[in-house]
Amino acid sequence: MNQDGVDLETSLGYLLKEASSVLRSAMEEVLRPLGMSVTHYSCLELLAQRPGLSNSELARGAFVTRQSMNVLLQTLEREGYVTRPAAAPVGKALPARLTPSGRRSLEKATVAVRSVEVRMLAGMTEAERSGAFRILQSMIRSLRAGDDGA
Amino acid sequence: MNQDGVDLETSLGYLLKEASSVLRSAMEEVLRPLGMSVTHYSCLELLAQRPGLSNSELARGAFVTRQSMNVLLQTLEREGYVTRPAAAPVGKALPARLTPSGRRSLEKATVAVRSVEVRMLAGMTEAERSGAFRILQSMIRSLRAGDDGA
DNA sequence: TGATTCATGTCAGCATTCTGACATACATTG
DNA sequence: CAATGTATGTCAGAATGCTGACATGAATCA
Repeated sequence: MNQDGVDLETSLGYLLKEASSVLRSAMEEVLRPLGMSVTHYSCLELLAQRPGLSNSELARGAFVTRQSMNVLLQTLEREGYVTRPAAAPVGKALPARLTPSGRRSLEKATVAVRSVEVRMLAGMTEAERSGAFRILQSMIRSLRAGDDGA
Repeated sequence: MNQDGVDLETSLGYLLKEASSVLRSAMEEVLRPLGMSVTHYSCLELLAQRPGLSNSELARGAFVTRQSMNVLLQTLEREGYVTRPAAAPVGKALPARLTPSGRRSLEKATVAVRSVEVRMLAGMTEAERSGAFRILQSMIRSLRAGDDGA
C-alpha cells in the first residue's frame, strides 16, 4: 500500500477525476440516509431551479443519457415527487414539475448537500474559489471545443 | 430564483461534476477506437507506473470497488495484457504486471489520452495550472477530512 | 406542398459497477 | 498462544447507466 512518488499524481486530469470521485462519495454518504442517490437529488434540484424542464433537458443537466433520466423520472412520478402532463403542450417534450412532496424531500437533501459543499470549500479564500470556478470553466470550454458536437 | 438551495449556476461542486463528465466523455471518445474504456486505460497506466500493484490497490487508484477491478483484471488477464501469479507471494495480494502486449496496448492509449489532457490545458498559463492543482488538492483534502476514514 | 433534418420520449437488451457475503492471510494484542 | 482486527480475493445478485432502435412532433428547405 505504498504511495511512493509517481507522477500520475501530477496529472490534472487524474486529480480532477479524484476530486469528482471524492465529492460524489461524500454526497452519496449524506444522501443515503434520505434514500436518495446523487442523480436523484440532481434531478430534483434542477427542477426546483428550472421548473418545466423536459426529460432530455434534465438528462443533460445531470450528465446522464435521456434514457437513464427517463427511468428515474418514472420512479419519481410513481412515488409522487414529480408530475408530468399526460400530453405534450407543444412538440413531444413533457415539462416536469416538483410536487409539494418533492419540494419537501428536496429541502432535506439540500441541507445535507450544502454541508458537503461547505466542507469542500473550507480553507479556501474567496479569490481561490472564483479562481477555481474560472479554471474549471476554461477546462470545460477547451474540452468541448474539440468535440465537434459528438 | 434561488432561495436557500445550492445554486447550480455558481456551485463549484456542480462545475466539478461537469468538468469531470466532459473529461470522461473526451477520453472515452479517443479510447473507443482502441477498444479501451477509461477504467481499462486507468488500470494499465497504474500498472505501468507502479508494477506489482494488487487488485485492491488498483481499484483504489482507479476509483472503483475491488470487485469491479477484479472483473476487469480477469478480462485483461484472459486477453494477455496482464499477468498475476497463481499463488500470493505474501498474504493474499496478487501482484499484477503488464505483459509486453499490455505495454504496447498502453502506448497507443497514452498518446490518445495525452492529447485530451493537452487540449484541456490549452489556454491556461502555468500559474493557472499549478493553481488548479493546489485548489483541487485542497478540495480533496477537505472532503476526506470529514469522511471518518472511509 | 412534400421531403429532410432534428429533437424528443420510450422500449429493449447489454455492460458496468455496486452492495452483500464469505473464506483466507497476516498483524496486533491480551 | 489464542482472540481480535484489518486487508484481501472472489462469488452472487441487484442496481444503475449505456447503446441501439423506433415512432412522433416540429422546423427547415427545395
